[in-house]
Amino acid sequence: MNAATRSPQPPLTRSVEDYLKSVFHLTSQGGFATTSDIAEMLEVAPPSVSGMMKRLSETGLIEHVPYRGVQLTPQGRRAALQMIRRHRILESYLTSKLGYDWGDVHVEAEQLEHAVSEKLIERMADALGEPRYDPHGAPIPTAAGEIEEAELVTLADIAVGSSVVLREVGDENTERLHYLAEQGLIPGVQLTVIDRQPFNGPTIVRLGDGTTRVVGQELALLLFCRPVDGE
Amino acid sequence: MNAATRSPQPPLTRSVEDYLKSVFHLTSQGGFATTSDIAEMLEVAPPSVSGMMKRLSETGLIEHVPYRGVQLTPQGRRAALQMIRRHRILESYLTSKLGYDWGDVHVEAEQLEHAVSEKLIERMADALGEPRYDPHGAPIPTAAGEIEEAELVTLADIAVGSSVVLREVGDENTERLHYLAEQGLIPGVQLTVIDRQPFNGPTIVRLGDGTTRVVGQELALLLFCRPVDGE
DNA sequence: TTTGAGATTTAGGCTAGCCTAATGCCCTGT
DNA sequence: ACAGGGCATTAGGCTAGCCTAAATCTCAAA
Repeated sequence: MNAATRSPQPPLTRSVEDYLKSVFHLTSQGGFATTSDIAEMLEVAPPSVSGMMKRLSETGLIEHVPYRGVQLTPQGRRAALQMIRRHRILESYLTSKLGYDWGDVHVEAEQLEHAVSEKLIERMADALGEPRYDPHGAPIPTAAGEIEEAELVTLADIAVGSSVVLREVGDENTERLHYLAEQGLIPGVQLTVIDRQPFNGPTIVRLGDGTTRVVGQELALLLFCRPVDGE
Repeated sequence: MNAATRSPQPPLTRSVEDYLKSVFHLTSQGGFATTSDIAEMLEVAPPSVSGMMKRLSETGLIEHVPYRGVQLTPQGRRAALQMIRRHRILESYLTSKLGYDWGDVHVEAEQLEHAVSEKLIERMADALGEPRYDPHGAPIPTAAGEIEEAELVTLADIAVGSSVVLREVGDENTERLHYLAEQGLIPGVQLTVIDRQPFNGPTIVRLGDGTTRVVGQELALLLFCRPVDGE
């Protein structure tokens, strides 16, 4: 009997929870999460990642292919989704019930997600009416560990002339989020791409109210859209 | 320049926060907190406490008199009161806003108090209307670090025939708290001591509604009362 | 096919915080 | 006055998680 099949599991540490989340995000498009990508995301040195990957594969949370990278096992994925649910419910609660600005919730949720009980998260979810999306438009995994996989395209990829709905802002930076909110670029808003400058230049969009915005390439890559008609 | 005067302070660890809280509680009647009392309260071995006391006195949070015990410095007291404010605001919020039972809040708050920001605590306090007491009747320190020092007497010390108001339940045990709530023994209730059995036997009290309760010595020591007339 | 840049892993070391075992101090009771 | 019990401290060791430096692997380009 190896470590992966031993039971019951000890509770995960804060550090392990963070590694699992990183691997989840880095593998969301399929493939492997590399050591250096994880290191960069968590702001640790690459050897720290190698060491942790060793421990996590011994406990059966990830699959490690040496020199290639890692993927989550079903068990690791479950744990990661639980953390993401916690994070997004917390962000939603802080925004709806405690007057937090959507730019400030990420940092606070990042700390709280390691300390809250399942019970507390479910009470918050209940108080909010079981929200399906967080304040940035990201889907909230269910308590059962299912997450919506939507096909979203970044604003930078939308053809000139197309109309789309902004569904998700894939950013965590407080200042950028404040700026986007000022500009009215928040989930749910309808956009028409009326022009785009060449050489990865900015995209010019018209909002529902007829006003226009100039969105730089870097920001446009963080704005995920869906066709205006689809569900 | 020694460590105590160096600035700025690094953030306190979870462990340090717990030690400071313990010392605060153990010295609330004055005097020193002993190594073994702290060890028992935190469920660690006495040498772990000695080691931590060494570190904490180097950072100027406590005053350590070898073989005697420790006391908080003004700086340590400030940090301890901040943790107690966090804990009690959290307990109040969970009870008022998320439907927690007063027996269950302690465990949850114990985890959260290390993860919440000042900002979040103040938003919760604001949402609650700046409460002065937690669900168990314990006074909540102000954001400025002041705490009410009330002269309370345990029910076991109240003379037969006296009427008192139950002000605080000094317990954290879930089951005992559930039991007390069932019995109607919650802060604010008025009690008249109508009898007491000899040899540290139970106290018999009459509640406002005329019903009576038999309160064992052990529980009576946890029920803090004030005279019925005073503010 | 070989080579070398870049990524990864291994080696070795550090700190915080915990432990047990051994030692030292204090103080009371004889 | 001092012996001994009980508490506190020191000594020494462990793990998790981080680090830097050194060794190793991979793969693309020459």
